[in-house]
Amino acid sequence: MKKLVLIDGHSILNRAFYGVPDLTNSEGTHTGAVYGFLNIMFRIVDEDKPDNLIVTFDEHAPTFRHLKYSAYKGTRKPMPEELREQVPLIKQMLAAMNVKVVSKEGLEADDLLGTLAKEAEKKGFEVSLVSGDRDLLQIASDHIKIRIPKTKKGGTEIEDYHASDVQALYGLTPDQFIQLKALMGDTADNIPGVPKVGEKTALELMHEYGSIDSIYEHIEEIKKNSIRESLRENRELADLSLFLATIKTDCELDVHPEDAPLPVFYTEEAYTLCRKLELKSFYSKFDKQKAANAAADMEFTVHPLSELNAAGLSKVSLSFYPIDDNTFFAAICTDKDVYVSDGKECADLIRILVSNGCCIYTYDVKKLYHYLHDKDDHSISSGEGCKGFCDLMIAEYLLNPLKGSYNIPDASESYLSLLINHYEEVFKKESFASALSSSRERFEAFAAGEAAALYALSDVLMEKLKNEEMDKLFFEMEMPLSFVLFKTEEAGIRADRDALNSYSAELDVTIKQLEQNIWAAAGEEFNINSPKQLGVILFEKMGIPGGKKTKTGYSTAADVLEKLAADHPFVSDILEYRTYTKLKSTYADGLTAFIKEDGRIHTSLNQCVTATGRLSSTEPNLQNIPMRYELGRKIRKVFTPAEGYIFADADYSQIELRILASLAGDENLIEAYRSGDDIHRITASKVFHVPFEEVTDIQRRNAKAVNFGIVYGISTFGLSEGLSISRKEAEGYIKEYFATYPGIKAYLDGCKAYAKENGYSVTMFGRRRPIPELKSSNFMQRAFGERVAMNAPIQGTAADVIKIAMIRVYDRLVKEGLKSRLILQIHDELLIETSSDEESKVVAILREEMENAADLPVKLIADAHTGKDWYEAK
DNA sequence: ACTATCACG
DNA sequence: ACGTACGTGATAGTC
Repeated sequence: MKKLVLIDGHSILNRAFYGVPDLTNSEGTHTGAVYGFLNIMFRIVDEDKPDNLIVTFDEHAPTFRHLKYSAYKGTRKPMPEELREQVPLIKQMLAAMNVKVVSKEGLEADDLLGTLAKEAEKKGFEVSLVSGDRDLLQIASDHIKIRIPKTKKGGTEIEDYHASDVQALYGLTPDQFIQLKALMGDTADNIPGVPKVGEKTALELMHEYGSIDSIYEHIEEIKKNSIRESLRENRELADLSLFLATIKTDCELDVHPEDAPLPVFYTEEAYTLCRKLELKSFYSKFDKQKAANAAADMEFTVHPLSELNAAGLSKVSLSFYPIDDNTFFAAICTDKDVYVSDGKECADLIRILVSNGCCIYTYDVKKLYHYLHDKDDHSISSGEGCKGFCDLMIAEYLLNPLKGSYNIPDASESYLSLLINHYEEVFKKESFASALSSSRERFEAFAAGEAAALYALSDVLMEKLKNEEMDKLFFEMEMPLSFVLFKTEEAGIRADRDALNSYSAELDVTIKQLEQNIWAAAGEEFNINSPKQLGVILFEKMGIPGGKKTKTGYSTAADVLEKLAADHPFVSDILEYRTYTKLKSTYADGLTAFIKEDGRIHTSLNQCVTATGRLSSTEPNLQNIPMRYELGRKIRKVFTPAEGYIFADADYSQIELRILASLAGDENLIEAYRSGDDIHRITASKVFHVPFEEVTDIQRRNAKAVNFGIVYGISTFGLSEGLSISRKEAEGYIKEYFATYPGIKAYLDGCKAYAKENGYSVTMFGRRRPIPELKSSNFMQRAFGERVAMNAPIQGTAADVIKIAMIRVYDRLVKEGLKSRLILQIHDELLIETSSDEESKVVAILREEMENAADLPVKLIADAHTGKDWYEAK
């Protein structure tokens, strides 16, 4: 079966324009949309491997369909200039790549696509129609698949629709889909629709009656007066809309699917244009040979490490590759020369370089620390900390915290336009150790290439940090922190294996009982952990009303089940079962697997993961150990300090709200905090206009929820959901809140405006978070961007503050010669394994350093506790 | 590899 | 009208 890919040129270019951050080449030509377009096209071609390929463009001449109803003014926005200038560029590019481009004067893109798709289908093609426009869904059939790319945070996702998918999603056939659109209208497409009928009504009507004709045959049955009368009065408008909404599939064309075989994209001409536009990530596609040789172009020479003279070096770069638990292979680059080595001599040399004051640019320095510091060696760890190291992975993270994962070849490509191989491209899945012994020369060349890339990257990234005013953040916060995190990871936390096992066994007894109860109530044995099976049991077999909620089927999430539990008591057994199995699998059994020979769990505290600047914890995650409910909270009893030690734990009181009050400079909220009274109660008193003493528990709870909501980037819907109140009530609360604290409103508006203006938000310490969603044409995305713009400065500043506190607490412990050590950070909380004789000192250090980490109009408060285990200390 | 769920701040 | 609270990670089930 032959395959045809049809691309809706304008629509995809448009998608790409709004989905890709604004790129320009050095001449100032905007290229983001071209880049995004090509990315989507390459991806589709890779996936579908078509035999034929056509891209369509419409000429934007007035069309017959639109002329017929020209009185109805369209609301299609004018094309932004930045996009307009890219239309000829993409056409040039496609021409250079020998892609068949079709356009016809006076024809809408939809009609062009519809005609080509149907013609191809008749001729036996499988058709993929790529467009951003959901209107095309009416063309979907068994052999015509509509592919809609969606730009998301992680990249591009493509939604695919055959006729059956349209049916599944809307409950309508593609033909009924046209009628739906005709009823509801579409201002962007000049389709008037029937007044008073919106999407919701139109969908109801179509589901009930199946077609517009049938609706009119049964018009008496329509209950709502206004809708019925509007339909009656606008029969002609409905017919016209149907005509306008229907995509034509019988246009006369002089191009046919079989005339457009898939070309070879990579021509000399295309490469030249790509260079001109500086579409760097496509260079390799256009010149693979060049990519392979790019590293060689750097013209470095490789020497054994013994030839390196460490004296007088002020700067080197270093790439390293763990071989086993204690050793690593390294390449050290000094401008044009690279020195390679494995074994201990390398660690020794690094120490010499550091003590000489040489700056070492490396990538993921925390990992390197783990290899530099064996148990008996503290030569770099004391006091001086990371002074000699600069971590380019962290630099990259600060410049773009949304990336999620970082590696040298990608950095090299993004910041140097230098293409070097990824390890996997050269050695597949072979381990470092094995690759080094089996193909030493190639391994050395690879390592040297990365070291050389790091050397070149150092200048570029450091300059960018300075330009973006994050150099201070980098040198004074993140770099010292990376060493503290290493020490914290290395310390680990002691966990009692036996206690964990007996806890697991205890849970298991209850789990078995609940399982029996649930199976008995259901009348059969099934896997309670499977949302799919559970949904069928609850909502089909037992006939409990609950309905659909997720795209895959019924939702069985806790909030849904809780509502059912009142009428169906056994549902609470399911909830309890979930609680117990979660505790057993994730915590009791899950944590046991991470206890090392020293009896301790060594989590990874990741510094380059979150969008806001917080840390994250993995393998295992020790930042989500149960706390809120007693049953789970008991797990904390298994975390115990070593002999002669206790735990000291301190957490900030409402740090985010205090930071918000401070950043906003809202006198009322600041004053509320200065009074020292319960902040939620004060807020309730002011918002609900009742005397402080008369605030009810419910009022206080509601005010607390509003305070939380504000920090999350308030929305009426979110608040109403959170409090189970109407949207109107929620709106009222927010209004009163902003009237009470006008400075907060002004500040949050300012956050949004700043982020829209600059494309990113910023914390008190200069940390940035890009918010590309603010440019989205999608309402939901944009609204999300606005909430992020309000939340990121607050959450991010709180993250900054505790990072400062961690560094200072660590330094105090070292400088005062204490044995106690930092072992965990949980966003607003620090845990210290405290030598019993140092208890009062450590508690004082925690309080002082945490409370003084930032000087704000609202004083920061840290509450400290001690105990014989984590349960008691918290 | 993806989805649903649920643990934390 | 649109359909959501912000930020994470681990597990089990499903495809």
